[in-house]
Amino acid sequence: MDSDDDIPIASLSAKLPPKPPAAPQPPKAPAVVKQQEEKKEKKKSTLPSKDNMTKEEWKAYKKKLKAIRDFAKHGKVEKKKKRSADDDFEEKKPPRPKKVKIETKKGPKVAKTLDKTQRIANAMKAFLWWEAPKVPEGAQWLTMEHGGVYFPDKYVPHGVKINYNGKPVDLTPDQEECATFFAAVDPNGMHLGNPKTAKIFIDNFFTDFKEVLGKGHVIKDFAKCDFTPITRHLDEQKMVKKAITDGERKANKAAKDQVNFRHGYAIVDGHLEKVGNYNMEPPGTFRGRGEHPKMGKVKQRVTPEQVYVNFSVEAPPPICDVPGHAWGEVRHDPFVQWLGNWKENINFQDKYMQLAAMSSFKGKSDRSKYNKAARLCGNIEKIRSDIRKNLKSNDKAVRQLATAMWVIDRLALRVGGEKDTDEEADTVGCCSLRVEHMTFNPNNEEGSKEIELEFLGKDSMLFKQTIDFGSDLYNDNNGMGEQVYKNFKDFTKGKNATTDIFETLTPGILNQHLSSIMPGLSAKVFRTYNASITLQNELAKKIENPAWKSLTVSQKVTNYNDANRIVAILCNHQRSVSKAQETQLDVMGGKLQTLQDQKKVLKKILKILGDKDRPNSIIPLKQSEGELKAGVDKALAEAKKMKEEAKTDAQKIEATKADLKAKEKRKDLGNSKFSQAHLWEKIPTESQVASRIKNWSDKITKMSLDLKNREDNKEVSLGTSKINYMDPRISVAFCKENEVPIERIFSKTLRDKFNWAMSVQPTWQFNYEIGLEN
DNA sequence: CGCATGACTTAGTATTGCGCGC
DNA sequence: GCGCGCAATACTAAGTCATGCG
Repeated sequence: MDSDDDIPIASLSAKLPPKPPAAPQPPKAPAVVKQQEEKKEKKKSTLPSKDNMTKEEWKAYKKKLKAIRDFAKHGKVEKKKKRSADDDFEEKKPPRPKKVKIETKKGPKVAKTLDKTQRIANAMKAFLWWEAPKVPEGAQWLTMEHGGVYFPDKYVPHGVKINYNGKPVDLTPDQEECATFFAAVDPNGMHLGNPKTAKIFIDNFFTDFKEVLGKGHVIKDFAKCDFTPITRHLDEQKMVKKAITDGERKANKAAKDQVNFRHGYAIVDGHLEKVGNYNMEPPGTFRGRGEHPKMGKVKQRVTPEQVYVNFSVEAPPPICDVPGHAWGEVRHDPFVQWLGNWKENINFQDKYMQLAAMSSFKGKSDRSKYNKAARLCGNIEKIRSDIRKNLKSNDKAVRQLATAMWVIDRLALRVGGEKDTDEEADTVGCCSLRVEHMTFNPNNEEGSKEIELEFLGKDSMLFKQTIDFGSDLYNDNNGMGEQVYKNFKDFTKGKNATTDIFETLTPGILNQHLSSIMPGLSAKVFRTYNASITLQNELAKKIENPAWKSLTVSQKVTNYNDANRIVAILCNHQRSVSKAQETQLDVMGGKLQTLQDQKKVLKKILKILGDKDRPNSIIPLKQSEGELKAGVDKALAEAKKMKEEAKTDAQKIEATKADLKAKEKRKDLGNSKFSQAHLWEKIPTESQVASRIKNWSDKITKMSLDLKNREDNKEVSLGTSKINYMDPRISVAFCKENEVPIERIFSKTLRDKFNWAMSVQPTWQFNYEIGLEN
């Protein structure tokens, strides 16, 4: 390709981003790291090619590919004229009407001019993949074209030195970059803020840092290193960034848009699709969760040579825009979804560049995930009776299998594969549960059938629940809770604390058994099924309430969120409470108290007014805030002026600091205002006071309700179940049935992600029949 | 035939930017 | 119209699971 004009994808970008010209394509990888070579050798053998296949296999493979291409040429897709990006976006083609007249009740209205991003979004919306013909079995695409990975800019040294033993140390750019990685880590964050993880983090970082420093470097002891000069510099840069002018902000946005036009979209089978992650992960420190043994290790910069790109043979290859570099390898594999792939240097795992959640690839698999879960509706009784039977089996392996299935079904645990604790954090799921994770009879009660389950699950999230296996919840409808309890007693008897409870069981065995009951069934489907069916049942309960019809939209949304919360708790979806949120809650609590105190004062005032014997002069009046207000206004104006006039970084920093100070003052003023908001400047009348008391009562009710809601919600994350577990069609049907705008439930991204679910009927139900679709 | 691996889903946290109250 | 606080989005780590290889 000599010019952009040959490349449809490039037509999305008027001009290339400010990057030097591209390296010639297609390339042959120059020097590659050892590990990369190894991978390549391996990959080659798995890549379909004449060399690694028998004649028959190669023929079969070619036939398959030909079938796919034939489908592309003669299938229904091609009956209409093939649409390309050019049709929609080439500016030189028929000029797109910039302004659209829309008839409204109020008369003709001129709609806003659509920008390029919006026009592209509209074009993508026009393609309904769920109504388009299906791609041949197994293939993900017929043709695919995209812009490849976008790499972060080369490191620019800032020249700030770290101190060693109190003295500044000269560093090479590489060394300085590495030091800057560490300086950028929040000292109070989840890694350095915890003494236990801080040690792991620092040890790992310093080992890698010493490697970068080289042998015989003066820096030998981490304790003598002082990274604060760089930290300060980074903080200052943040302040400089804050003092940005509107013009600069606009320019930054434009540059970002350019990159997005070039890398943010792919053309799959003639349709525009959004790319999920086109930005290469920048280098830095590895932020493993929990007590990950590798946290703090330096994550290296990835070069284009380490990246494989995947696109169709006939498409123009993506341009690698890092000067002097080229893609490691080019592939044309229509059986996978990924656009790019590379290996990271911490755990040597593969990372992928893929399409976004709203794409057809993701939509299709998402829909079939929910349909599979729906099919479980018709099989769940069969499965549960299978569990019931096997819980009492004489064969221990069978009994363990059934017990594990019970746990996965009823407690919504993950399957839990084996993990190497030298390489990863020690987290568990069902199959990897150990004796130490169970405490029998935690409350020391006679005849108790309680077990406390306490362990770290995915992302080192704490699962801590006391399960009463003797309760109705687990025994009604033949729930078998007591039998499960007996089995656990048996499986743990005489075992060491660190041994597996299910020693005969692996995820492989479990999943094999599940798929023999229902094709495609695996452990994770239970989480999807239980989340969806729980949402549906909880919503049905809410609607049964006789007062339901009279509720406002907001109240209905609150009810939906309550149902959502039950699902989130079932799946143990948590979030950490940040310090800012914690203080926010404290502040709210304080405000509530103030309001209550003020109400008391108001009542006293009312009494005084009604009491002829007491002089009205003892009624407290509002103090003037004029002086304070003037001070705040002056400080704000000065900071603004400084910001406007700032030329150098130092001045910008000063301006930002002044601005922060002024805002602090304003906050004080606000607090002062709040503290006497209940008072008047003159002696009030009785009716004035009475109405203000009512007003304050309302405020107090509202605020305490709000506070309670926040407290209930602060550690539960509703988003994860909404995004991954609850069938969106349940929510869409709920909204339609109850006249709740879908925007109140799903954000824009979620509406896009679940575009395939938006057209269901209000009466839609999550059940077995639905699952048969696909 | 078991286990490593490739590909894809699920997850919490960090950062961004927008709607709402002043 | 302005700025704050939160919701939405961006990011990337950490799972699951089928497969295919030795």
